[in-house]
Amino acid sequence: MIEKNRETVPVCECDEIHSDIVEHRRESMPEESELYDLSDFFKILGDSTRINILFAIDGEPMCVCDIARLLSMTKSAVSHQLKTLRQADLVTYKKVGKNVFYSLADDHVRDIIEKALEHIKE
Amino acid sequence: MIEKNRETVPVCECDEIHSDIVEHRRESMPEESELYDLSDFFKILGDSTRINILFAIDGEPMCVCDIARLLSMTKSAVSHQLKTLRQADLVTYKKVGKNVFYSLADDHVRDIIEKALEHIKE
DNA sequence: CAAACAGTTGAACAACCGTTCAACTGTTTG
DNA sequence: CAAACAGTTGAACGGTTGTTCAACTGTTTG
Repeated sequence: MIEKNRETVPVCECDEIHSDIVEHRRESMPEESELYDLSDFFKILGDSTRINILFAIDGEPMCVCDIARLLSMTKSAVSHQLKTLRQADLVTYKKVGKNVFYSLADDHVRDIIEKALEHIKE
Repeated sequence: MIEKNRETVPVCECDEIHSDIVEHRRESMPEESELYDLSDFFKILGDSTRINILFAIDGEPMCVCDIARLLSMTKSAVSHQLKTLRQADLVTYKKVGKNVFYSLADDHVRDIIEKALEHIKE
């Protein structure tokens, strides 16, 4: 999920032809940590199982067992992905007896997914 | 980039406890192909190099050599990622002599990235 | 035309990641 | 309390993917 080897810095072997543009751009680039947070966030959404889960629990909370049944997956696989979504604060959960009901953490994610859907449909 | 083994359908071994909810949810789920397109789209953005490139060429077009220098990478690595971005229609390019200048394909992507940035900053 | 340079490409390698499997925790219920 | 069941977890396997390397194309220029 999270990229490693972020410290490796290979060197471009080519001549710098537009050094003014490069330096100007370098100043207006976002913080490195911000870029990693951003790509880490998209990485979470970049898996069809997790997107599927997010749609499943959108609106109505669902327990792990039902999600697994809905998506034709094992409880284990679903639980692993829910852990990832939990750690990214994209879902919350509530324990009710033997069951654990998951729901979307907030509306922010729904907005982003909706915008992306618009983009795809062009 | 694109997930394979999409035909494998493992079976949930647990008892279905809320079959009414599951069936109701199943009807309101998006098309399978739509979900794959969506996760494929996010997968493209889920890499720090590619996000970096998109920020680099945002506003002002840049040639491969300058991008490589800006991001401290080899031309080859950058070119490979630009190919991915090109295939996803996220960037366009214009050849000028020996150089190839890349720019963002449209404003849609910028919007999505901006919304995601808001979400991360909470 | 030959040298130089920007960029692309395919193969190969290593790292990453999602699923499976088996074992486990914790709650409910007979 | 023991059986049954929902859910979690860690290890392991296999597929995926980003970077490197070397070879290549195509354009410019002396």
